Amino acid sequence: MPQNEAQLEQLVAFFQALADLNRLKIVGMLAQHPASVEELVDALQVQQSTVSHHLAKLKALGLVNMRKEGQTHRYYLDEEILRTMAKQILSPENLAEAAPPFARLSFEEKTLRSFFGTDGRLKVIPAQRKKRDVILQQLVQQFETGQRYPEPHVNEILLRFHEDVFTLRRELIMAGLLERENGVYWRP
Amino acid sequence: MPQNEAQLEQLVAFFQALADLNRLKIVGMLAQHPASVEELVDALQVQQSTVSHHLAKLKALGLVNMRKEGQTHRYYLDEEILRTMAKQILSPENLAEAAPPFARLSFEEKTLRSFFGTDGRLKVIPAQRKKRDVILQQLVQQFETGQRYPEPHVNEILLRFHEDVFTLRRELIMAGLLERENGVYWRP
DNA sequence: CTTATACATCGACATATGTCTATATATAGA
DNA sequence: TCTATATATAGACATATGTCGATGTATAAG
Repeated sequence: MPQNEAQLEQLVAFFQALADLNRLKIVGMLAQHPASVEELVDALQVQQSTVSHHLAKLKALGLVNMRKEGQTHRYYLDEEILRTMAKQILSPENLAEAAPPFARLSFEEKTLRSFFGTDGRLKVIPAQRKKRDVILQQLVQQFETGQRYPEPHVNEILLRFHEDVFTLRRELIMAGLLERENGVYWRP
Repeated sequence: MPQNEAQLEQLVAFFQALADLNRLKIVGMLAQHPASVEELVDALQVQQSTVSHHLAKLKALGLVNMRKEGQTHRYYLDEEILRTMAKQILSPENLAEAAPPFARLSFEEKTLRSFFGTDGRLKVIPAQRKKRDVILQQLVQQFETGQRYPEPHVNEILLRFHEDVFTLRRELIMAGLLERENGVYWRP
């Protein structure tokens, strides 16, 4: 979780750095050849302080470097980082790995909490199919696969959760969570 | 110029879209498989309106698409665009092509740009003779050859560029760009 | 040693934007 | 028809940031 988070934030920082027209122009120009601040100022038509500001940001991310030549500072592009970052995007698989996981249990957990009381019993049988399925999925956990349950035993188990065992039994059958033959039930 | 400019701005829009942690997470999740808004909300721990807002931005850029399935809207990633954009970065050569050209500015242009403000007025009168000459050459364009200017008129014209009209007048005379006789000036 | 040049840094300001709450819209279900 | 659910949209607000002007700093030049 924190590992992937950090990786994503690095990518965000990279995108954020390139998400400006003038900075992108600077990168494009440095992709041609190294340049001094003044040369960039002349091409970009903005104040020198603005260019220095952008260069500082790019430099902080390691996207560009600088070497002093007398009074002029010559900036040059680190193409290696560019290519590395590009590969991150080139494969959506990488993005998928770093992304947070789908929280499938969220809906189930909320449904379970709202329909089961603190005593562990069902308050009501959900009318909506989606929620009813969640509850049924939970109830069927009480039955072990491979074991056969006579109807009275089934009723006894279900009665621990709700008085209307007839409805519960029927819904479990209709959902395919339990199967029945000659008054004997089992979990497929 | 407008061609490359547009291309760069498209890239900027792309970067800007990915320059947000939650949007990047969304893209990463959709890279796994399509998802509804609710699923994303559960995973991202932000308000539903926020997720919808992000999805709208990604959709506006064509990065994701949506199909309605009943009440739920299922969003899915357009991986083709991702790969296309990535290739733009993968080759710094492409960036270089779209970048503005290095301006081989003449000495005159640089001098003019540095001494004239955006309002078209002189910021200071250059002390160096070479630069001063460039500015004077520009100022004398305001006068037409063959026309005679009384001193008040000369002052009025020069005042549009700098408050020290006396110095400007004197320098123009000394440079031979204007001539004077009996309080009347003309451009030779 | 003084001035000029090339660049960096600071403070201010206007704009952009991510997030929230509240509300509207559309569809499914009772 | 009425309610519930899923999503979209509008408005508000705080924060982030690109840009500029002014100033600081280091090096070259005279």
